[in-house]
Amino acid sequence: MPRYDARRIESKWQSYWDNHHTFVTSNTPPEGSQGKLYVLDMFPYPSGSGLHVGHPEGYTATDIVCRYNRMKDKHVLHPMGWDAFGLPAEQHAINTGTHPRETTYTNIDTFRRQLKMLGFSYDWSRELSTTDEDYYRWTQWIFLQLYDTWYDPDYEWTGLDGVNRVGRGRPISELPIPGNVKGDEAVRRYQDTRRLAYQSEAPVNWCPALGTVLANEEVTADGKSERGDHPVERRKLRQWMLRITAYAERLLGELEPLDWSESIKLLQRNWIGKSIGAEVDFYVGDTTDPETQILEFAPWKAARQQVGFPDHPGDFVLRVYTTRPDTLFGATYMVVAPEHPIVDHITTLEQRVKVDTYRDIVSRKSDLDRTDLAKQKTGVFTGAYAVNPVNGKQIPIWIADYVLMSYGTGAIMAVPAHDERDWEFAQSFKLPNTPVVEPPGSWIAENNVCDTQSWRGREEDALTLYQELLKKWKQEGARPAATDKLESLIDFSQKAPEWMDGLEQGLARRYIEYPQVCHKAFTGEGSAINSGEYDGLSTAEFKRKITEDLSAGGLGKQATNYRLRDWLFSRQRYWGEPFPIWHELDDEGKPTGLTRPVAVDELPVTLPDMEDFKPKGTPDPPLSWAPDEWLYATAEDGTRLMRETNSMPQWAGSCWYYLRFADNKNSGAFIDPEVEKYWLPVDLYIGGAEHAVLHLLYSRFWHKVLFDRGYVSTPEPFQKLVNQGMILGENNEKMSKSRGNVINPDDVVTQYGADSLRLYEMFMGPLEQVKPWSMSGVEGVFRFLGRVWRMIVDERAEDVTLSPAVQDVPLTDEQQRVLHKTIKVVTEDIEKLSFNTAISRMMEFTNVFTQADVRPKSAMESLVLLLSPFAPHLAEELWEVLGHAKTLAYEPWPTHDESMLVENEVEVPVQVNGKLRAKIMVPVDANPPAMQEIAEASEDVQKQIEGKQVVKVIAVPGRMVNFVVKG
RNA sequence: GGCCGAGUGGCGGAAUUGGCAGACGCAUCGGACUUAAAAUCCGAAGUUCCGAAAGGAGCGUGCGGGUUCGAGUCCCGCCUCGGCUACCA
Repeated sequence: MPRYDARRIESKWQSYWDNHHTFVTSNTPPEGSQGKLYVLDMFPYPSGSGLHVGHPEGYTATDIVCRYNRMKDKHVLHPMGWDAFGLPAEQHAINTGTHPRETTYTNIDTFRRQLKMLGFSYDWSRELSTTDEDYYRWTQWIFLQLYDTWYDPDYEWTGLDGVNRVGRGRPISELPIPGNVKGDEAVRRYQDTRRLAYQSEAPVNWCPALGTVLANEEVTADGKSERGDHPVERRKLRQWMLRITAYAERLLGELEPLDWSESIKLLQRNWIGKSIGAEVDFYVGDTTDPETQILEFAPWKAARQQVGFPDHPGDFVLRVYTTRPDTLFGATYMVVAPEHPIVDHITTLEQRVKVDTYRDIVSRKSDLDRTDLAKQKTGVFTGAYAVNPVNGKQIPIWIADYVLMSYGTGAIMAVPAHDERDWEFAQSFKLPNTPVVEPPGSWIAENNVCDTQSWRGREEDALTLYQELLKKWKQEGARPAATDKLESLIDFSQKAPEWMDGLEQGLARRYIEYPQVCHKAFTGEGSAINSGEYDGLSTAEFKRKITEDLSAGGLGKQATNYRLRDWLFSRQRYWGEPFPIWHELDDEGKPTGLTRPVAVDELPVTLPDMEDFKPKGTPDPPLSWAPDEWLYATAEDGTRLMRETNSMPQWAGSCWYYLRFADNKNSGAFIDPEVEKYWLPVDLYIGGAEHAVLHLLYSRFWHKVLFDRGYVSTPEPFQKLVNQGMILGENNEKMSKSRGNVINPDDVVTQYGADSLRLYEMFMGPLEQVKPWSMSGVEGVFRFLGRVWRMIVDERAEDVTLSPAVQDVPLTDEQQRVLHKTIKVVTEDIEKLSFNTAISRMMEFTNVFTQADVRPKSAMESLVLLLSPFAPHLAEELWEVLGHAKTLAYEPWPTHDESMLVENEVEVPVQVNGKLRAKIMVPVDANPPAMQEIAEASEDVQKQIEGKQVVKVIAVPGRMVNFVVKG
C-alpha cells in the first residue's frame, strides 16, 4: 500500500542529490550550454529562531527558476551563504557569555539543515559566511580600495563595459595636490579629506542601552533603536564614513536601464533625492547697525560683479540653497541651522543669551524631538539682518531647528507665502508674508482667501462670469472644494448680482493685497507678482532667468543637492569586521590623526579572542580592550601604531557576497577577473522589500567603486530584481511571536513534506503580493500531490510500482490539447514568475487525466518534468517509477506543439446590447459576417432581436458577437 | 503630511490586457465506497426575485461619474486598508 510518503521520498532524494553532486556547478560552461544564468537569493541572517516561512517563499521561487533553466540547458549558478555578523549574536554573548562565533556557527548549522530539508538546488560547495576569515579578508581588502580611492567628478573615461562616462573613482595617488599644500604630512592630511573612506567627527545616534552608535536607518521614526526599542540620543564621535554621495549621480542615472520594478526604482530615486535649485548669497557684513550695513551692501554687490561667485561665502555672507529662486522677492526672513558657524559671527549682544540657550537645547535634542511634526516650530532671532541681493531689503536672520545643517548650505531664505514650513514658522512668530506667485483663482477660492462681503459695490454681470469660471475650473479639474464654493457664490449672486466683481481677477488682487487672509502657503507654480521687472514670468522662466542674472552678478549660481548622506560605516561592536587601519601615535601614545592601511599581504585582520563583550557604557568599542599584542605595533619606520577599534556594520559583508559566490575558494583575489566576467551580473535577484533601499544602494555603490578601479566589468551588480511579498499569519496580521501566529516551516514539513510547503508558498498568490498563510491551503496542495502520485503509482501494489492504468498508448486529441496547453502555459508562467497560475494549470491537467482509465505514459512523463521544479522530490520519485535510472534535473524541458492546440470550433458568447443572451459554436476561423450568420440562426438570438431594429453588429473572430438593437 | 501598493464569492486568488467575471484551490453542502469513520471518488454552489420543476428575469469586481457596441480592465473624482517615509528648503 504505497501511499504518497513525503518523508521517505524527500530524504531519499536529498541524499541522492548530495551524493551525486547533482547541483555542483563548475565555472566552465558544460558542453551544449545555452549560456550562463546567475540566480541569487538574498542570503539570510542566521538568527537563533531558525528559518521563517518568509524565507522559503523567495527561495522556492528562485529554485524553480533554476531547476527549470537547467532543464533548458542553461549553466546555472545558484549559491547560498550567511550574513552572519551582527548584533544578536553579540547580545547573546553579553547575556550568556557564549562566544558569538559559537552561536553563529550553531545557527548556521540549523539554517543549512532547514534549507537542505526543503530541497533547494543550491551548489553547497560555494557556501560562505561573512564571518569566515577567508571572506572578511576580502571585505577588508575592498575597504582598503575605498580608502585608496577619491572621486574625480570631471574625469572622462571608458569603462570595462565600453561605455563613456564622466566621473570616476581614481587612486588617491592620482589626486592633484594644490600648490599651497606643502610637506609630506600636509599632503597626507589633504588626501585624507578626499578619500571615499574617511573619518569625521559627526553627531551620531548614541544608544546608551546598546552601548553603541547606530546608523540613521537603525533608528526608528520615533527615535528608538530598531533593535530593542531603546531611546537614542545625539553625540559627537569620531566615525568612519563612506563617501557614497560622490556617487549619487551615477547611482541615480545607472538605475534607469535595470530590470527592477518601477516602485523600487522610485524608492531609490527618492532616497537619493536629487533636487536642482540655486545657491544665493545674502550680504550680512560685520556690523549690527542697519544703516551701515545698507551702505556696505552696494559696494559689496559691485565687487561681486567683478570677482564672481566664490567657492566659499566667507564669514559675513549668508549663503542659502533654494529650489525656488523665483520666490526670492518673497523672502521675508532668513533661517540658519542652529549649528551653522555664521551664528557666532552675527548674533547681536542683546540676542546672545537667547541664541545660546536655544542652541544648547537643540544640541541635546535627539533627532526625534527635532523632527517631531506634531510640535510647533521653534526658533530664535539672532538680531542680525541680511540684505536681499535682488532688492536690497534687509530681512531678519533667525535660527531654527527646522533647518538642517546637513542639507544644502544649512541656511534658507524663508518665503512663507510659498513654502509650508516657512508659513508655519511665520505664523508662530508673526513674521510678514509677501506673495510673489499668483495662484489660480480656484486655489484661492478653495482656500478661503476671499470673503464675499469684500466685493460689495463692484458692479458687473457676476452671474455670467461665475458660470464661465465654473466651467473653466471644472475643465481644469479644480477640486470640489473650489467649485462648490463657486456654485454657492453663483447661487448667492443670483439674489444679489450688483456687488460682484470679476471674481478671478478680483481674487488675485485680493490675494496680493491681503495675503494674511489666506490660510496656507501656495506651493504650486504660477506667474510672478511683486517681483519688480520679473512680474508676469512663469515660475519656470523666472527660475531660469533669475539664476542667470544672479550668476552674472556673482550673487548666486545653479546648484544641485541630494538628500542622500554619506554612509556612517563604523560600529562600536565586537562581532563585525575589524578595520584594516592603523592609527599613528605620537611620543605620548596619543593618535596624531594620521592613518595608514594594513598591508594587503597582512590581511585579514582577524578578530582577537576575547571573553568580555559587555559595553562599558561609554562609546569605546569592545576592541579597545583587546589584548595589547593585537592592539599595538611598531612600524618599520619606528612609528608606534594602534589599531582602529571600531568594526564595520553588518551591511559591509552583504555588499559584495554575490561576487565571492562565483569564486569562493580563490585565495589570490576576491574574484578572478575571468570568472567575474563570465558570471556577472546577477541575472535574477529575489528578496524582501525591506532591503529595497539600503542594502541595494550600498551594494551598487561598492560595485561601482570596484568598477571604476577596474576590478569588475559591469557597472551594476543586479540586472533583474524582484521583491517577494510578505507572508502574513492566518489572521491577516504580520507574523510575530507576540501575536502568536508564527508558522514554523519545520512543522509544516513534518506534517506535509517539503514539496507541499514549496508548492503551497507558490500557490498562495502572486510572488510579489502580500498574502496570508492558510494551513488548509497547504492541505489542499498536499492532496493535489497525492492525486498526482495516484495518477502514476499503483497504490494497491506492495511496492512502489507503476499504476496499470499508465500505458504506452497514444494520446487522444483531447488529451493532446490538454497536454500541450499545459506545457505551453506552465512554461510561460515560469518565465513570468507567475507560479500560482502554473500550478493551477497542472491541477487542471491532473483533473483531466485522473479521469481516464488508461493514461498515456508519455503524458505522465511530461507532467512529471513540468512539476519537477515545484515539487522536485516527488517528481524524482515518479520519474524513477516511470522507469528512469537517473535524476531528471538535467532532462530536456518538454516543448509544446502549437498545432496541437487548435480546435475546429469554439463557443463564443452572443450579446444583445452588451448583455450576454446566448452562446453559439462557430468555426475558429469564421469571419465576422459568418459569425453573424450563425448567431442570427440561433433560436435564442432570434427571440432576443425579434421585432427590433438591428442598428449594428460587432463580431470579433473567435471571441464574441454583439447585436446593437433599438426598439 | 508625502510616496508606493491593494480593494473581485464565505476565504486565497484567476481573467489571453477592452470581449462569457469568479479558472484553480480552500471552506460548505449533497452523493458513492465503508458495519462505521478516515482517506478517496462523483456532483452542487456569486446573489436576489419569479417558478412545483425545467427554466426565466434582474443585480453584481470598494463608492460616484464618464468614454465605449461592450469596462474588473481605460479616464475623472472620492472612500477604505496595507507598506515605506518623515521639516531635505
